[in-house]
Amino acid sequence: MDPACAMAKGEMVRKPATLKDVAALANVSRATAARALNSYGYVGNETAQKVQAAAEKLGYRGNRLAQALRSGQLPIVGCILGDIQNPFFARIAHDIEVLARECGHNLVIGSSEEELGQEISLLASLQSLSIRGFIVAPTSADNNAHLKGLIAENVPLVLIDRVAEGIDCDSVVVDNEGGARKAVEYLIGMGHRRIGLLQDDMRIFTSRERMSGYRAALAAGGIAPDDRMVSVSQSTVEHAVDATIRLFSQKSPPTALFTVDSLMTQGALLAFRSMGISIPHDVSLIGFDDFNLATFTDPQITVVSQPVAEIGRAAARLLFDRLSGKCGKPQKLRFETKMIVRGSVSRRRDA
Amino acid sequence: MDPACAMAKGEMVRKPATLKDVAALANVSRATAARALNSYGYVGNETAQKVQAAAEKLGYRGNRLAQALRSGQLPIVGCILGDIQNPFFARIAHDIEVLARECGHNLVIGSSEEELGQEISLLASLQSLSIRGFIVAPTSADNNAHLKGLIAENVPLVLIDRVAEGIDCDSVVVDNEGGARKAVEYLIGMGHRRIGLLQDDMRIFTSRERMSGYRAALAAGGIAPDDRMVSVSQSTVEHAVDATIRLFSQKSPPTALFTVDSLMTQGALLAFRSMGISIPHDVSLIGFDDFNLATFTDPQITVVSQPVAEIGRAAARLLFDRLSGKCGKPQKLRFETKMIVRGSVSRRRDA
DNA sequence: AGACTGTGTGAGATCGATCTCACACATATT
DNA sequence: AATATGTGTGAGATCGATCTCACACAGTCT
Repeated sequence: MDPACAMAKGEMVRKPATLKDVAALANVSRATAARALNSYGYVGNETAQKVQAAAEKLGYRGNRLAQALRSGQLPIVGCILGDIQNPFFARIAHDIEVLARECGHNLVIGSSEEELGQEISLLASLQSLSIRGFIVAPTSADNNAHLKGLIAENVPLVLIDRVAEGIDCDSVVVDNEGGARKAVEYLIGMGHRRIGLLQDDMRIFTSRERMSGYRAALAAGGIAPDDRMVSVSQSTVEHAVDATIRLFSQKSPPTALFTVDSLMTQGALLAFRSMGISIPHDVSLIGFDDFNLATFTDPQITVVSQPVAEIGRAAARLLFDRLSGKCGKPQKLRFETKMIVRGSVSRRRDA
Repeated sequence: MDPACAMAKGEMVRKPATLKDVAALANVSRATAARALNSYGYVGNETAQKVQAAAEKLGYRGNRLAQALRSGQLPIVGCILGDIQNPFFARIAHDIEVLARECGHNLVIGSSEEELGQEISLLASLQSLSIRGFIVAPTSADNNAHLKGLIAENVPLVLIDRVAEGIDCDSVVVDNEGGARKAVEYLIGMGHRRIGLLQDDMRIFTSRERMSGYRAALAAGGIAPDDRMVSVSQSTVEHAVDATIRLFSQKSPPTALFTVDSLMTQGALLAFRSMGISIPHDVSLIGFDDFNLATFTDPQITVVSQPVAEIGRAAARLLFDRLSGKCGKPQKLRFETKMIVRGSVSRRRDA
């Protein structure tokens, strides 16, 4: 087919020049050409220049595939995140890409869409590319044989946003439990006792930790946990809308809501509007993860913010440290969160 | 270094099994093993099973690098966009990734950050990986020797969101000029005559087209273009804030503003708030490209929406059609835009 | 019996870059 | 003069998978 195409158009498919071509043009052997271009070993001055000129003329760029086959590694790092459409991950992906480029690497991005199966197959597919290392936000906190396999083969791995049980490697996370606890304690301090939680799938590490912060704060406040106050949803605006509506259609709905990520916070906002629930008058709202939108609404949304700008860079730096041969114990970074009080929480008197 | 690490920990670095290993375990030659695993040519029944078993046992996964070196192509497609953090591109990247995966390919993402130099070096670096094809949103409408080079080497290329002069290849864009014209005509119809334009760098194709739609509408409305009504900014929220402030700090500022993308629209919103300008009372606003936020504000923002969900998929489909050998003239898809009237534009009486 | 066809297998070349080794020639050292 | 050292170069092996070719043996046909 393809050749047929080319023939039909009468086109010459110009193949990229190889080292052999360069060597031939410069009248030297491949070995000498390689020496001249990579400047190692002994090469005569004139010879080197001849080779350079020939390479220039042919527009020679080394075939990284062939280089990689010998060296065993492609200058690519892989990155598997939950969903690039989540601004949190988009930011991280962007930062990783920038740092990778600085280190002369390209970035392959895969989206697990929070499906373990997808994460596994993506990883396998990238591994067969002899990719040098990975940054992964694992879908599941405990189902992680595939990650263990990576470690066993000594492939550098950095976990990001989430860690996985029994996986001993570099990681970058935030203090999810502490952040969630601060948020819920704040709500309790404002007089709320029926505090809703809009959370993600419990397989996900952050979801677990944030849930446990929520529970801890309730316990500290002397409030009994109540399953009717908890709604689970996938992390998309649409699903969060539904989950919020379910939560607030009960006979005695929460007076405050804590949402575990920014897409859910947005979903809750939309749901509240469609239900005619006003913030902070009828319901108080506080979300984990800050987002652009948070300051556009009226009132602005109070959030627990994460140092997004640092997470991706930190993970990338850890990865490239390993790639450049750094040994030593896995580093486990944990960033602090910060509560940003805006206007979406009000004091409750009647409770 | 690396071996030192391994030795220090006393670890065996288990190398992935090769075909040779499999062949040895199965007591056959590499050729036979290859035949058994890829099912071509003649292979005896027992032999095939022996090989399968051996492969299974060793956890053999072919080295795609080696395969690619022979075949000349890696099952990877590249994608160079302006900025993954722009939700428009994030959505596109996501859709391309999904389709690529369906087609058994991985996706390398690069961000040009709207720098021509970065686009060029990224492309070169990906090309040396023998990547099979590219989807690019070119930074510049006319500076495109690097894209010509791609075409000359017969590397499949699909332009997305933007086309480039003199580049004859598949492309997917929207009707920027028409969309912009509709928006501005709508403003004119609502009685506005001092209509501001907050636009991106003129190197960028969409910026040119939207600008020309803006001009066309003004002309049709009998309004003389006025440079003081136009402000240029990079496509980030922060830059757009500044540009908006400049535009509206004049003695006789616009009564309406048309912004050429969603990040700029958000920037304008922030700027208006900080300046105490109320929408739509003081100023009317209409933006190109819909965004989540648009329905969260009060009033909601009127926009010209693009069929984002289709653009990425369409581009990916074009690319994979080419990769599977489809010949024929380049297809140039152009999607229609749709104006979504919400509440950010008001009728102006005193004009 | 001799010439075929069909089936199954292995040896070796290939893709492109790199690296080890051997060799050649110069100059310097004893 | 004989040996060492330094400089420059090419032949060939290597990475791993694939593919062409040659060969071997079965069975079939004249």
